[in-house]
Amino acid sequence: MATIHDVAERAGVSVTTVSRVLNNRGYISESTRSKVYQCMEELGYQPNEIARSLLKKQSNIIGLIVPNVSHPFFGELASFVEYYAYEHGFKMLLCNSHLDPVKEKEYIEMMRRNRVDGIIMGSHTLEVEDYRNLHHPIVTFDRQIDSEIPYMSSDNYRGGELATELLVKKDCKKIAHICGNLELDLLANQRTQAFQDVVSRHEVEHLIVQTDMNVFDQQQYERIIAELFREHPDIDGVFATSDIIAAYVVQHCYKLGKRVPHDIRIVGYDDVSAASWVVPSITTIQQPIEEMSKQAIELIRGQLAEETIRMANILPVTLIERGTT
Amino acid sequence: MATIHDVAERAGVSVTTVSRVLNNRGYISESTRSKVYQCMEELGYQPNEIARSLLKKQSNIIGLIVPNVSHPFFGELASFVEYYAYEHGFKMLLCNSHLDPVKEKEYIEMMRRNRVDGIIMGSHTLEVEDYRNLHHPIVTFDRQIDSEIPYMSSDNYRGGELATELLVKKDCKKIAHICGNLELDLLANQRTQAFQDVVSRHEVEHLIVQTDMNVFDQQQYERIIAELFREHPDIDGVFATSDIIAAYVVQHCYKLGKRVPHDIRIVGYDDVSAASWVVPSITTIQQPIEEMSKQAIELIRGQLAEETIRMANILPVTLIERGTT
DNA sequence: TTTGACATGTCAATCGTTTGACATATACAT
DNA sequence: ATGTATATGTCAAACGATTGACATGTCAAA
Repeated sequence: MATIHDVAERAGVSVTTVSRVLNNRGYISESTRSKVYQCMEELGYQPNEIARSLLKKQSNIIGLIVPNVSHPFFGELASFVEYYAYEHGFKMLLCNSHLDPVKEKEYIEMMRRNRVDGIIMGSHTLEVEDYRNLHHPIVTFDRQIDSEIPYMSSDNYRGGELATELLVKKDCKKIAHICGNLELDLLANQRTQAFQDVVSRHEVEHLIVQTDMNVFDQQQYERIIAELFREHPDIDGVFATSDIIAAYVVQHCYKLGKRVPHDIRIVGYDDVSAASWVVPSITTIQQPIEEMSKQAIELIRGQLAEETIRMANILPVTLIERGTT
Repeated sequence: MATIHDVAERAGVSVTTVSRVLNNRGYISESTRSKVYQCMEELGYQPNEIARSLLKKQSNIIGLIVPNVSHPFFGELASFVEYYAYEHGFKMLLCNSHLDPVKEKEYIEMMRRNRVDGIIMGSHTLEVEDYRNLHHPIVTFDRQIDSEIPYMSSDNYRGGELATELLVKKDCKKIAHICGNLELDLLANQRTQAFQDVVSRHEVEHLIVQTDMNVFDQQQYERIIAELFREHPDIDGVFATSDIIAAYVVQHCYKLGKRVPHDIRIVGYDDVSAASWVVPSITTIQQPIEEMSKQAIELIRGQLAEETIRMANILPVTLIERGTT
């Protein structure tokens, strides 16, 4: 591939001049400028960003680690993160940890080796210590590490409250809550806390089921849900911690001949686009995914500019009532 | 961040020795080796991949350009591409073109500036010429450019045939086909060709509706579908070119009080995971997304190794019968 | 005593670009 | 004639690593 030297030679000017054209510095006559551009065109020249990165000590890359982009929530997240990253001249390196601690650690090290400008962590299987020793601009999604690391989240407690209160208000007598793995130290666990608080306050019969560490494992969802209904056929309300799980519950109810929302009411979480196009459409707690993504990028930019940034970044959630309640 | 010099100094050895440890070259005693490793640990040293890339003239990055990762099909694709890329020591740079030719071109140039080892194109708004002048390892998804550029695809014609034949066999009298924008030169258009061939052969009443250039624009889907059923309330079969569109059709039928599959039968395409968890589950044509992703990486690797590779890579599709037929 | 394997060091070039310091030259205004 | 803005050139260092050539040891086997 052509280098700046080739361009200089072809244009009959010095490398410095080409560099000046490229970076708009110093005096350049219109005639040389256009001659240089023309030669670049002819050679198909593109400046080597690797060399630039080395010199400038910044790669303009932001790394995003999520459990899996094929999960709708993280797919939408990744899409917005990429969008806002690009708006600010960053590229996005994407990694799927599959919630495997080994992979997650390797990915973080890989990103440090590649000198990414910032890391956005949406997967959390590691210890607090591992994050502290990073010394790298970072933003965590949905996890609070300590007072040094900024995190981006939405109001999980309020979300759990809204969802549970809706089910209680709709007169559900026995409510199940399907949550993620509580061993992972996620802010999403506050949804479960809220659930417990609300059902206790109203003295409603309830139970809690955890999923395993595997993200988006369909068979697991089906197994857990089948078991839940086998043991508790009288459940008339479900608060699931994702729209996808909620959809599986809907499907299982359909198989059992339970009518939604007549016999059983279901609330999901996230408001991924799928929630609106399934039948019946899913009542859910909307997380402001776009705004969270945008602010995550801003938090990285703030760190790069060495500004003081807010550590706790919690956005409000909204209850979206649809067909399942 | 620590450099190889810092490590050398701390370990009391030369930079060359550290490099030898790092790259397992030449003679190194066990004692120095461990001392060097220990110093790296203490300094939190990670070798600068940017410097390495510059010297080795390869970045170990593969670029993936798709319309939008938030679309389930591309989300699953991206997930597998990343998985197999990582297995071979590559990182993945992800870009969402939103089917905007300007963005797509900018992304390609960005990737060339960053000297990615290969580009996987899943978005196609550009002209054949733009690809030819690339001089970069590349694989296209679902588009044949010329005899020089390898492409990865599945058997779209067969898929269209299977879908349409199923609807005909199930005795549909008036079948609608909702396809993507036919102005984009995609192999997916063969589905439409197959549709036309099959309905003509069986002399079944039919019609074809195109979507706009926007990927995954919910409102557009709803508008098109509503219009379709307003003008043709007697449709009793729909072959949609994606499972998501099929899901929207299901939803619309539900609103109209049409029973699926009793009054109308619907076939989707792709077999994204959503197809199996909506109610009713969607009959669809399965594309082997994982295998396609895996082979796309292999095609890039083949080009990097300067092997001769197959240009046409077409995998078989499978009809998955579910609840909508 | 010689030989050769092992262990490490020094030195310099290389990858492609940027940038500062400095030199030179033209053109035009004062 | 002098000064100043404009335009370009030369040169070298820097970014962080790799690598080949070559030197200089030590140590043990033949």
